[in-house]
Amino acid sequence: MSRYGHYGGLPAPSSLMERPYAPMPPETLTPARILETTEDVLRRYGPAKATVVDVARALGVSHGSVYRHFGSKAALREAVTQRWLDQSHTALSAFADAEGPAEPRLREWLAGLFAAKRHKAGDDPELFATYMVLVGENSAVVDRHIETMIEQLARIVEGGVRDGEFIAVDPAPTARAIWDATNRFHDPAYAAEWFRPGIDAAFEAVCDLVLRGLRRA
Amino acid sequence: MSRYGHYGGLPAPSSLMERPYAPMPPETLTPARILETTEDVLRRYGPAKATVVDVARALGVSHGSVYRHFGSKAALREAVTQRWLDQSHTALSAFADAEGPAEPRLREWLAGLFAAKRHKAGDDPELFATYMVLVGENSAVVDRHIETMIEQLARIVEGGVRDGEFIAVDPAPTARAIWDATNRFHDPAYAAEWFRPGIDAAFEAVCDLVLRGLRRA
DNA sequence: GGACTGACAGATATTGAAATCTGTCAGTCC
DNA sequence: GGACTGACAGATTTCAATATCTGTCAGTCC
Repeated sequence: MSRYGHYGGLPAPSSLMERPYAPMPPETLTPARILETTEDVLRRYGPAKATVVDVARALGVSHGSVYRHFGSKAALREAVTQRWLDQSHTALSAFADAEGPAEPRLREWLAGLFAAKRHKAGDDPELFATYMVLVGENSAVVDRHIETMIEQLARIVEGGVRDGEFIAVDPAPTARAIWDATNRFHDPAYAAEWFRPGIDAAFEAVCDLVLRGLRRA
Repeated sequence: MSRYGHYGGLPAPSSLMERPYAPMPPETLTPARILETTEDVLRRYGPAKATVVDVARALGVSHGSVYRHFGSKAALREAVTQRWLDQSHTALSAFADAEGPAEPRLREWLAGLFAAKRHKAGDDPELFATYMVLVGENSAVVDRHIETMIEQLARIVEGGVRDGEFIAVDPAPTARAIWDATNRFHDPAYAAEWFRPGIDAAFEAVCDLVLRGLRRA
């Protein structure tokens, strides 16, 4: 039943400090392992049914042990949300920090974000729905994530302004305006629309409008 | 208890056809009167509790009589939604059909839409929440409403292109792009953000970006 | 005869008792 | 002595019985 449970007759590890950077044996309870198992439980049971007791059971420990690492169920779910959002950052920062002209970089960043979100939503709709719930529960984490995304945008805009490719705008508020204007193509609440015919044309149209507003004539 | 109920000893009207365009006496059951009462019941009990029986009770008739005019509860709610959305059209079409340069008209149309929505949300949050639920139930009605709004936008854009004020764009898809880009400022799902500090600056920034993308350099 | 009623079947919502879960902590076990 | 357990109180969820609602229609009443 459990993917990690019943570590049955195995002896508990005695000295873990011999090789400080070696991977922890699966018998050691760490935040990372709890997080992984929580994702697993969430995936299986869904956000409504997944309980701390389920996570503990899957790990083969008592739920009291889980509370030793995460102060509350909310904190545990928040950490899972954080983890998931962090993945999104990394992939896109490549575009933000690349060399070359700003316009295609901005286009690719926006298209990359849209494509990534759409894949997440399409490849495993159930898991996506689960994360939609978590995201709804953790607006503070999400707000921070959004700020990071807008900072990436601002870096691209700043580059474009510096190179004279874009008109002289204030990068930070402009980045926010770009984020807001493309809202429909990254807010998961609109995921259902991302699979309608004509969505790519609509995305292109908004991108064109935004980029025309930025380009030095 | 009921605002309309107990029309007690009054005799039923005998001949209604004498003056065809006279206002119906309140004792006559008409779709319009049912709609009004339904709005009232919705306002009082909220979308979850308001029932067809409640509406009938408020009208002082049996619920069977309500079903004579509206085939189902869903149809009744849909009609209420339609009615509400129709009000939004009318106010803004003034901007869409006005004379003068397109840029300020477009700006005022967008600002007018945002202001109207924000007032609806702020003046009576409970009623707004009620209509949010109705709107969620009636996506077909909402989709039609959105098409009408985009048509109004397209008329402004077309005027701007004709007068050489805007660059030569295809009005219909451009209007849709403008609608999409300003999404955050008209989709009621974001109502909570409309009262955060800085929202007006964010709105202006998106408007500026969009209008710069339209203006002939 | 056409507007309206009210009883009805099936669907949906409410309720309260029982089960489960969250979060704590004194105590156990290396 | 620090990681872990398991019993516990209070909060939350589940489940099944009960009540209410939706939609229909034969029948009533001007």
